[in-house]
Amino acid sequence: MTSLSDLSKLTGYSKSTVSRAISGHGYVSPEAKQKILDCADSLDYATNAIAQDLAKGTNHNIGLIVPHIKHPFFKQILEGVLEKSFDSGYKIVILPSDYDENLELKYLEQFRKKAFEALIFTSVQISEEKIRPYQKYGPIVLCHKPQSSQISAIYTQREMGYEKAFGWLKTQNVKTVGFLLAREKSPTTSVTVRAYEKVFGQKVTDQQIMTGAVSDEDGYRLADNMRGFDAVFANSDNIAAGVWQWFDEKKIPKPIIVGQEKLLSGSLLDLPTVDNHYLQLGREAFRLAISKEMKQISIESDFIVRADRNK
Amino acid sequence: MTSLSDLSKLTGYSKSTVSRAISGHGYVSPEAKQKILDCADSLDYATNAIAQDLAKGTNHNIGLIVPHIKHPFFKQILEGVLEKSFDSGYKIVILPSDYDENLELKYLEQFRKKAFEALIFTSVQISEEKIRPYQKYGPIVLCHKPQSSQISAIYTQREMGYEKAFGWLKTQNVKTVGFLLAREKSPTTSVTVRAYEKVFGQKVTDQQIMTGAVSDEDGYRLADNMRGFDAVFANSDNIAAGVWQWFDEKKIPKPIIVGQEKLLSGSLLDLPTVDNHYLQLGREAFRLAISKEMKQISIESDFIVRADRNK
DNA sequence: TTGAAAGCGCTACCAA
DNA sequence: TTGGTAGCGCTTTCAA
Repeated sequence: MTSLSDLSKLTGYSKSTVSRAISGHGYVSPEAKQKILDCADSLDYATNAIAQDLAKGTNHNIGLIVPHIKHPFFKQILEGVLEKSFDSGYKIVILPSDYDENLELKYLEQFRKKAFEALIFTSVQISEEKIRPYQKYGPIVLCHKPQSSQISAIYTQREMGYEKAFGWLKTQNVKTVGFLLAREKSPTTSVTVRAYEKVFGQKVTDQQIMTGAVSDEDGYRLADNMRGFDAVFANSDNIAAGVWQWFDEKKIPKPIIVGQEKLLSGSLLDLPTVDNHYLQLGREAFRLAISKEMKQISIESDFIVRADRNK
Repeated sequence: MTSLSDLSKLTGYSKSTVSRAISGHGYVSPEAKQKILDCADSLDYATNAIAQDLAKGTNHNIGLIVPHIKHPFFKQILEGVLEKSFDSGYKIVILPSDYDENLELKYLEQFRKKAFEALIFTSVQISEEKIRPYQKYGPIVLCHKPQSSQISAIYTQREMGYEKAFGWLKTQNVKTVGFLLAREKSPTTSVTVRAYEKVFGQKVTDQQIMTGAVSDEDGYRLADNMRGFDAVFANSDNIAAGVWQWFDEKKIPKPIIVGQEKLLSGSLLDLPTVDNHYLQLGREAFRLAISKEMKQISIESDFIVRADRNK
């Protein structure tokens, strides 16, 4: 490995001159530049990115914490983030958390150690209070509605979309709804439950909710528990499609199945869906991460009515 | 920002002792350790990851070059890579290339500058000869079959799967096949064409091939051009589903539509599909990237027969 | 059990 | 137009 000081010794110029010649910052006489660059070429010299980072005090890395990338929520955010990071000079580092508090904490610690310039949490397991102290080390962006106003966030305001969906279900004579959600305690779960209770005027019971639903296989696996409900409200179109498949296979009359994210699977089956605009969310998340301002932005969900013609 | 030398001055111990106390490498007396750690705590000290990387000469970053993440090929590889990177101490940096030679070259240059310890190309636009010289800077892994045996690669041997698919189409009395592919010149395109020509015993004409197909929308958009063919061979189940949707909407009798990747969309429509095992490919790619050995591994595709019952 | 000192490789200010 | 020098912050060897 040739280093800058090797070049300095070999060409006879000082390290500063060599540095200027190589980086192009500051003045160097044409002859000097020529000699230095020639020498650099012949030795296959390349500046060391890590050393540059150290000298500059930063590495332009942005950490993106995702539990996994199986759910469209995370895939779409990732897609949005990458799209905006493109050509920005920032690198996106994927940090899988598996919803594990300790891992999240580990990443926060790495953040503190300057491993990342900014951190985007697509999902948070640990409490906001534990995150707040890390804000002094750089921008932290959450992807759900925070409790505090003192932390950047971009999130989808899902209340309206969900209420529209439940309202529509009521017009379809639906009396009972089963839910397929990812986790028992999560922002998604509470928003869903709240919207349902508001629209239907009744409490959600434990029997109505099944958790552990992330992919279509989960929908298929859990579909059995959705028998007897007039409608199923699933955490994504793919999960909804899994449910659909199960009922279809068993030749059992299907409930109305509502999905989310306006995915291909839902469109193929003409399932009604809630579009939470997560792609856009990802784009904004990146913007927030590289801006120094603390800001909270919300996006509205849309409900898309569709009728399952294959029912 | 407190630094190690701050701690050294404040505690009165040398930088080396402080370093040992903080890192836990090497001996430090209990009292010294106590004092140093206390002082570190009270000053909110954290080691600087970048400086550590410099001193160690590496950063444990693995660059994953992807054109985009819209196609299941890349999504699945990414998923496999992340799965294996989990808890490995390596960080996955996503490098979007948009199939752009210059971007690929830019990433190779960053690799040379030690920005990454290893590089995985999920897709390559530039020639192998241009990549080869960079191998001296660390492991480079390709995700398709390379020309040279002197470069690590993990790829799916798709010939057999494709030939089975075309063979099956023949048994279905298919005479003409239309293709929906991503790019005109690509490994995928040539393998597909070769398998078709072998099985059907005739040359593929330009009219048979449509390129620019990546997502289901593309399938839908390009479906018009697939009229008149007995069968359509698409680059993924999602694209196949897009085609299906178009025909379904227009109420035009559907050709046999073959997809790839064994995705939910194909399963919902009971479309036959070729499974190229890209998740597994991603896992292996990570393994190769962190191993120092040069190796080429191949995986076999499977063809999954299904009949479109909604036809 | 501790510390001095020499790196790691580059940047940037300031003086000449 | 160039160079000296002082960082950036940590690791590691070797001697004491």
